[in-house]
Amino acid sequence: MAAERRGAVTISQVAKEAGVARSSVSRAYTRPAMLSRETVERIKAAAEKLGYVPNHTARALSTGRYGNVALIVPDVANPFFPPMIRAAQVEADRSDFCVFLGNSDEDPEKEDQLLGRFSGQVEGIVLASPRLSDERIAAHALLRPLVLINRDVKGIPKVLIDSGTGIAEATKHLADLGHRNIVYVSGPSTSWSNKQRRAAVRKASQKLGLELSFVSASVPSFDAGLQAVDAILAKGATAAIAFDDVTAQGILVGLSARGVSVPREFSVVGCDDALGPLTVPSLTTVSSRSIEAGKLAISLLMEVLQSQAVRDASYVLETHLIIRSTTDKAPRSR
Amino acid sequence: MAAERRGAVTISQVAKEAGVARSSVSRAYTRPAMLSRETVERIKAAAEKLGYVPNHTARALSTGRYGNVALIVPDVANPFFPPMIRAAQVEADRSDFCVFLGNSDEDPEKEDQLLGRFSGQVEGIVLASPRLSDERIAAHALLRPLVLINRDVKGIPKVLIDSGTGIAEATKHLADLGHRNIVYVSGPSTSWSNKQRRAAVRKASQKLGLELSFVSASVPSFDAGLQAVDAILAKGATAAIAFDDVTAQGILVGLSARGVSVPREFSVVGCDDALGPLTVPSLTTVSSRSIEAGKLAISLLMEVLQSQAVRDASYVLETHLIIRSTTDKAPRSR
DNA sequence: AGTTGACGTGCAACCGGTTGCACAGCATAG
DNA sequence: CTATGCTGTGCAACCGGTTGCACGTCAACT
Repeated sequence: MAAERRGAVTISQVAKEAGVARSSVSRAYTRPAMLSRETVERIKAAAEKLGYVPNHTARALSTGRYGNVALIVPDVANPFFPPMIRAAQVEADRSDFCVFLGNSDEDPEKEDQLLGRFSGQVEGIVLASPRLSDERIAAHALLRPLVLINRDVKGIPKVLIDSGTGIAEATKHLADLGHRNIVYVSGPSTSWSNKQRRAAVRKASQKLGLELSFVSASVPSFDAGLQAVDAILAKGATAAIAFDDVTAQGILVGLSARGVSVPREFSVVGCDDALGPLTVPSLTTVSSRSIEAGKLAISLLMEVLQSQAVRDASYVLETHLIIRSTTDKAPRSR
Repeated sequence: MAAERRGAVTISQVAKEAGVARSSVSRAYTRPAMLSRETVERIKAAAEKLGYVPNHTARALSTGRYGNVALIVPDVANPFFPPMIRAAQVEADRSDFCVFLGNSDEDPEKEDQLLGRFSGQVEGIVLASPRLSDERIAAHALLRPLVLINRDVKGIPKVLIDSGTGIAEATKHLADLGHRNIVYVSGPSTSWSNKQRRAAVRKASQKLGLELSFVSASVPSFDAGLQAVDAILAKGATAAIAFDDVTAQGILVGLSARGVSVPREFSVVGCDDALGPLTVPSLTTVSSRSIEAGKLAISLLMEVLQSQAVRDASYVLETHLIIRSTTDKAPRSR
C-alpha cells in the first residue's frame, strides 16, 4: 500500500506519483480553478492512493494561517460547558478549524498562562466566563483576535448570555408564589454572570418588595452548594436562587439531608438549565443558551479573522424561566 | 519595544542585531552549552531588546516535535469524560504539552476524520473509548503514537479500566439481596467496556444462578435510559445493572415516572461513578477511576514519545462496587 | 615545533507547504 | 503571418526555525 516511513505522505511524493510539480499539488488543494480539471483529478487520485493529508503546520508557516482556535473554560467538568464546547467544536469544524481546549480550574493565573501558551499556535481565542482581570484580557486581545463569552470588556467582541431577564422572571415567580424572604447564592466574585445575576435579583426584589439576603459559594460546584445550606437556612428565607444549576443541586441534596422538603417547605431555583430534568425533583431554572453561545462565539471569531477589522461586536442572548418542580407556594410559617 | 501583530521578530533579526549567524541564535535557545557564555548572553540581550519570541510552528516543522497531543472522546458532555479530560490536561501540562480535544459524537466515521485532522499537528494521540474498528485504529497507530483508553487492540499501548471486577461484585450484591432475575442494560455495541461489562455480568449471573436478560440502549445517555424502562419492566426483573451512570439515571427517572419506587420495588446499579452522590436516591455504582486513566494515558504517551520504542504496555485499573441507596432487598412478589 | 583535538561558530540544506513570476502552447485578433 | 492575450504548469524563493558538517583558533601534548 502506501504511507510508511516515519509519518505522513508529503506533497513531493504526491507530485512524483502524479507526474507534476509540487506547486501543482499545492494548487490542486488551494486554488483548483487555476489548474485544468484533468490535472486536478490526476493529483487527487494520486493523493488518495498514497493517503496524503496536507500538513497544517507547514501550511501555517508559509501562510500565517494556523487553522486552529483555542477555547478556554474555567471548568470542563461543570455541565454548563460541555454542550458549549461541543457546539464550538462543530462550528469551528465547519470552517475547517481545530480547537485547542484549555481548562483554567477557575484560576485567573492559570488562565493567563494558557492564553500565553496557546497564542503562539492559534489564530484566535474564545475565552468563556473568564476569571481574569479586564487589563490582562485587553493585553491578550492585542496579540490575538479574542472573543469573549459572558464577559464585557470594552472594545472586544463578545457573546453575552443575559440571564438577567430569566432571573427577573424567577424572582417574580417566587413572589407570585407568596415568598417574601429569599436568598441569592452567589458564584465566583470575578464572574461577570454572577455580577449580572446578583444585580438582577436585587433589582427585582426591590421592585417586588421582597426581603433579600446573600450567601456566597465562591466556586460553582455541588459541594459549594451543599455547604451553603446551613447559611441559607440561617437567613430565615423560604426560597433560594442559586448562581447555577450545579450549586442548586448541591443545595437540593443538602436540604434533603437536613430533612427539609422541596418544594413543600423550601423552593429552589437554579440557573443555566445545565441539568435538564435530571434532578429529583426536577429543577426550576433559567434557560442558558450555552450551545448557541458557543456556536456564535466561534462564528464571530471567524468573522473577525476574515475581515481583519476588529469589530466591537456584541451578541446578547436573552433567557427565560423554566418552571419545573422545585418551586411551589411559600410555606405558611417558618 | 518592537514586535507588533504581523511582523513578529524572527531569528534573523536577532542574529543581525547580535552580529552572529542565525544558527547561533537558534542554539542559544536549544543548546546553550554549545556556545560560549559570552555569545549566549549577547544573543539573549539582543532578543530581549527586540522582543523576540520563538515561533512554535516553525520549530515544529523542522523538528517534528509539535509539543501538542490530542485527546479524542466520544462525548464531552457525558460526565464520565470531563474529569478524565481535566486530568489528562494537567498531566500533559507537566511535560509542557498542549492538548487538542476532539469529540466524535459517538460516530466512528467522525472519529476517523478527527484522527486524520489531528495527526498532522500533534505528536501523539490518546483515544478514549473509541467506537472505531480495530483495523482503522491500527492504521492510525502506524502514523502516530497512539494510546488507548478502554479498548484492547493488540500491539497498541493502553489503559483499561477493568469494570469486570466491580460488575461481578455488583451482581453478587444483588444476589445477596435476594434478586433472582436481573437485567443488564447494555451500551454501544462497539464499546470495549460494554462487551467487558456484559461478559462480566453474564459470568457472575451464571455462577450465582441468576436469571439474566438484556436490554439495549445503543447510546449511553439519559434519554436512552429513560426509553429503556418499558423494556426493562417487561422482562419481569427486580433489578437492573446499567452500562453507565448516565443511563442508570435515565432509568431512575423513568421508573419514578411510572410510579415504581427505588429501591423498595426495584434496584438499580450504575457504572463509572460519574455522578457521585448527585442523584436522588444516590446511585449504587461501580467506581471508575477515570481520572487516573486520563493521567496514566498521557504519561504512557509521554513515555512512548521519549523512548520511540512502541512498547505494548497495558495498565489495568481494577474497580469495585460502591453501595449507595438505589439497591435494596428484592421485593416479595412481582 | 608540529600534531592533535576540543571548542565555538558559520554555512547551507532541510522540514512541507505557498506563491510571484516566467514561460510554453495555443487561439484569436490585427 | 506576426502580434496579443490566455491558460496551465513549473521554477525557485520564501515562511522561521534546526542541525550535520566543515572550518578556524588555540591550548595541550609528543
